[in-house]
Amino acid sequence: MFFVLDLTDRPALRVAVVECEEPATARLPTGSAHQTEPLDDAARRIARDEAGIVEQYLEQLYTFSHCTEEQWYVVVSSIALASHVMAVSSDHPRAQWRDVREVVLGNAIECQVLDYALVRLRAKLGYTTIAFHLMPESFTLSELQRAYEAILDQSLDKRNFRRRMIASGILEPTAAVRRAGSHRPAALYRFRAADDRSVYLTPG
Amino acid sequence: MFFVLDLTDRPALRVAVVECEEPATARLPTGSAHQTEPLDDAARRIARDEAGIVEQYLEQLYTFSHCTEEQWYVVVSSIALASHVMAVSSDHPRAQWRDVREVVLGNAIECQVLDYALVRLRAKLGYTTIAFHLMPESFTLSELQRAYEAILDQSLDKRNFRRRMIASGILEPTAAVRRAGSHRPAALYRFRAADDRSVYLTPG
DNA sequence: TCAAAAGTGTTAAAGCTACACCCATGG
DNA sequence: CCATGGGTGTAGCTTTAACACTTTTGA
Repeated sequence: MFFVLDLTDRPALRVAVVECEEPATARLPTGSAHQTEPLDDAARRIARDEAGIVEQYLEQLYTFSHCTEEQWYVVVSSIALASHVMAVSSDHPRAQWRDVREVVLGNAIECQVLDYALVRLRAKLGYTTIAFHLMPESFTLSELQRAYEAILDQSLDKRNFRRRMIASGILEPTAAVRRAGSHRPAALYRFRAADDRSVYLTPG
Repeated sequence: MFFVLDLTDRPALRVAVVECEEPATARLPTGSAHQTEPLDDAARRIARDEAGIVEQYLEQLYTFSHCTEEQWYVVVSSIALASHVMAVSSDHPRAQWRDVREVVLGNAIECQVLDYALVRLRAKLGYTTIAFHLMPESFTLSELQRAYEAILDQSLDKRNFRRRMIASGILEPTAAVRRAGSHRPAALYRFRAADDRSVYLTPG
């Protein structure tokens, strides 16, 4: 089991779901690992085939066991993160993007996975650089702030946010600016990938 | 896969290992889940049978996949925590307790599991109440501080430590004191279990 | 010239770190 | 009476939270 988060310009945290016909509920995209395939390769492959995202950030979430009449499964859940532009640039055969605040999942384990993923993602915003994996190559500080606000579902103080980001030293100023409407252009920044601290509290 | 941490009076963080005969290395206790058995039931059962600990704190750690010639495995690792007194009170048929700073594991994945478990346990000391699962029913503040110091492998300031613990509100004073030698008796505290925040960042 | 988003400092409160002495007891 | 571990307060520093106005641009 596995699912995906994404961030658009009118910012909302979106999750890739497969719509079910009858009850108006959704399921998370899933797939099976092949024999001999490492689990994270499987997760990457499923992310690509089900949701059309490539080169994304991937993090294992939790492992459940689950029993039906016929069989006993081990279900390994992961988070994948991608920026909007990367996700929509490729085909995504089955999955559709839904605002995470509106999606209704039909299955109890999947609800748990989604809730837990949000808890973890929100927590990691505070002490890692994980948010950058939701951003495009370059971005303005306002865009970054809107990303944080969409994930946390709360608004942040502009001055404090900018001060913290600059102070953290993970932003690299770009020469370029973005002109977007009849107002002052915004400075563009890049993520200093060498300083990535997303993987704190992950083995390897 | 699965392993155990424990805290003795001459405080050291100890881990249950199975000694190997020939190369002087150790392995973590392991076992297989039965078909239809939930994963955390399996972990609890293995903790009991291999290391002799019961009623312990259990937390899932990470899931690996692993390939031998014959077969492809999914390996789910967990942490179990127990206080010294609980662990030694029952029989522990196979496993032996080794200081975590001295143990040498023969297997690469197991080294990863141990390292990651330490990272996670140390991190969780800071923002959860997880340490209490390593303590006996009642304990003095000095004992609790020695537990923290053994886990973090660094010494802490006595006054600051006591202030933080008291301020956090998770300690309940006991009427009793502990007399232990020719010095002032120490106040005994109990863990206010209703305020347990160990499970932050765990689903369920 | 107006609307719209970018950008910029200060102050007060809380929390953290470092640090040294007196207290109660048993032998 | 002495050795041992238990118990206590403060001052400086850092971090965080709250708060409003000026700048630059395109239409």
